[in-house]
Amino acid sequence: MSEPRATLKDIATKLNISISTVSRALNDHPAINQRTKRKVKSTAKKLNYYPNLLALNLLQKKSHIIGVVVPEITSHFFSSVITGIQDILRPSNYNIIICQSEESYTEEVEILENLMRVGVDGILVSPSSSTKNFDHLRRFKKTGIPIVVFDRDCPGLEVDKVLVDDYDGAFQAVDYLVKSGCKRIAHIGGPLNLSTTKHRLNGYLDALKQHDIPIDKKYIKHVKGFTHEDGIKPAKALLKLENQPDAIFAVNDCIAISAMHAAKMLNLKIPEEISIIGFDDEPHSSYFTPGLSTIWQPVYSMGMLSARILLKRIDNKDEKQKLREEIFKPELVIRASSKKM
Amino acid sequence: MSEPRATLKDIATKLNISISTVSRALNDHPAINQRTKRKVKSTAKKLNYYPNLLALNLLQKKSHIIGVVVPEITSHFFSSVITGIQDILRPSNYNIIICQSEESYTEEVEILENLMRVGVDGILVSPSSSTKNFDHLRRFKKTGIPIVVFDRDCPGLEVDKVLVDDYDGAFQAVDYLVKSGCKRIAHIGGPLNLSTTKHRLNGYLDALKQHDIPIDKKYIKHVKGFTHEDGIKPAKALLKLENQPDAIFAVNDCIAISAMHAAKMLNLKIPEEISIIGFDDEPHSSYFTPGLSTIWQPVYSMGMLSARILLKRIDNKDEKQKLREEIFKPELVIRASSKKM
DNA sequence: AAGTTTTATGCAAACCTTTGCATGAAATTT
DNA sequence: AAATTTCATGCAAAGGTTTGCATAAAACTT
Repeated sequence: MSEPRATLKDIATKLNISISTVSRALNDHPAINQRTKRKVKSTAKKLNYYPNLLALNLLQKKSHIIGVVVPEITSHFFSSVITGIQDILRPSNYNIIICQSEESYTEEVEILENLMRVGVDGILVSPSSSTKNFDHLRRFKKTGIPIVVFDRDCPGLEVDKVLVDDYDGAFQAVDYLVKSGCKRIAHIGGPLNLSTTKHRLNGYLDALKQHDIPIDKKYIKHVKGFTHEDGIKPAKALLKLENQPDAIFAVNDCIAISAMHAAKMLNLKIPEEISIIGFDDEPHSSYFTPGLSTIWQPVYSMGMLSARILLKRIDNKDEKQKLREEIFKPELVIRASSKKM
Repeated sequence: MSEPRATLKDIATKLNISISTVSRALNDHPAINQRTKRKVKSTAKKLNYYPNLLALNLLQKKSHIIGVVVPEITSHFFSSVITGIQDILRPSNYNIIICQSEESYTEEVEILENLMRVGVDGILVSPSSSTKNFDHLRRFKKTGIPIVVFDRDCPGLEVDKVLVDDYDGAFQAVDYLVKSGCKRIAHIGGPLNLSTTKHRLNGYLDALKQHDIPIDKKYIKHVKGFTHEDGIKPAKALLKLENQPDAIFAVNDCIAISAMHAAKMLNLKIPEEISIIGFDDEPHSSYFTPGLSTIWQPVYSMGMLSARILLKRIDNKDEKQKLREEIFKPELVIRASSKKM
């Protein structure tokens, strides 16, 4: 029942013509007779012929495959970026291979080696939180295959970048908290070698400074991972401080939700006793009680732009073009988890 | 700076030996002299040589690529299944191409054509909610490339399947609701050509029947999509009925959350006035107030098993093996959104 | 009728790798 | 010293496709 795949040769043999004629007929080459074309096309259909991309790729030295390297796909953030990427790449006839580093540097190195072997035409990378050194990306870059880094920056690596102004987002959030009357604003940040985390922390610090609020180290905690569980402990620690904070700015929505949960367990009123603001604006976030105030970022657009930039690089591989660094602006979304101004 | 990729030929030329010797040396063929091997390997490293999988694939008539076709990846459900799949396939040196049908039948057809052209070694499929006809999968099957269907069944299609006992999950949920004293149990279901949706509806109906509770059609609503927005309207409609239901069993957590939201807006007490149970047990679900009762399913394991079955099929392609149909059992997780028994 | 253009098709190389078979040299046995 | 075995390497084919160049036949021009 399972017939092996038909090839050009099969069609050629059946019709008693040469392989090249068959190839040209299928590609609508002008030099081929209309009658021949019709014959070829109908037998191609009958034999269930599909061109073998493998062979074509080998010939063209192009795999038509793009590698996408992300820490994980289970978060709404990355799965949305990927959707944006796909929606651009698919119409251009590129397939994508998605690889999850699971926040591990060694995994990431292996993934890049694998992608080189596969012969991808380009890669889109958001590095893991344990990646401090970008030599594996430099090695990749040396082969001449274009790289676009998105969301999480790789400082010092000279490639195209599509980022978000995390500093600004954090600044907006904390500025709002101050203006709404919060005095003791805490921050739960992420792993410090992530550019996003670092910038959000800096935004937090600078917003406080701007309002002449002294920075108190005991109000700053860091999580190792980005799951709910990771957030509970630092949130509790903050809320049990002698001088309990009256606001928490969390590194993302997941952690903010943990903080809300912890606050509720301690019977604190949100936002009267404690304001909470997150980062990401996940679809769930507005459905919590109270609705989570957060920083929205244009996730899908980020995916699309990254993909577009990569495509351009691939198409104009030889031409030396200036490196691009696009930075999206995030927006503050105020819901019920933070006091009104 | 960007040197084109080194080939076996480059190494051979440099060392003044034949390509075959280089190939064998790199693959540690026993017939090759140790000194030669060392020389070859060191120059390979120096030239930054990576084997060209494209060429190898063409030779072996194997792409080492697996296609994964899902409705979308932004839901926690599918992204987790995919993670399970990847964790099995990656160590076996398979790369995966993930394709999103976005619940569209025509997209799905195109995806399958594309995957045939790519020459994948197998596919894992969960059909879209608008797919009623599986001829595109049958056409694919005819080429002899193995297919495994997961989560959403394709009735009548003779392939390996990895499913969840949705009927049982729904039955458990509704049985619990009845036993906890609910009298007017409503259901918000999904699109009816999805096997999962259909089975959940049947589980709901049978549980009611078993307890001699008459089925009331006005207590049954259906959503078209699976986002929060899709859930709000039917939830409100149910809650505004003259004879307001005292429980809602929703087709998944997302819709259940919408129902909770709607209930809160109407100032209903959960679970005193209305119990709510969802399906999926997403990580967020336990963090809502009240924590959402739901049906847990072994998502990650489902991905892993599907991948394992596919690998076996690929390895024993010729041997005729009986089709497998594995069915996972889901589990009821009671939290605070449903009355205690 | 001879020469020229147009039209349609085929040949063969190239892409990179693996591998069965052949070859030649060195080492061993008789 | 001749015959046999072992060891190391090379040749060439195969996998499916595209494409520049060559060729052959038909159609046209003079």
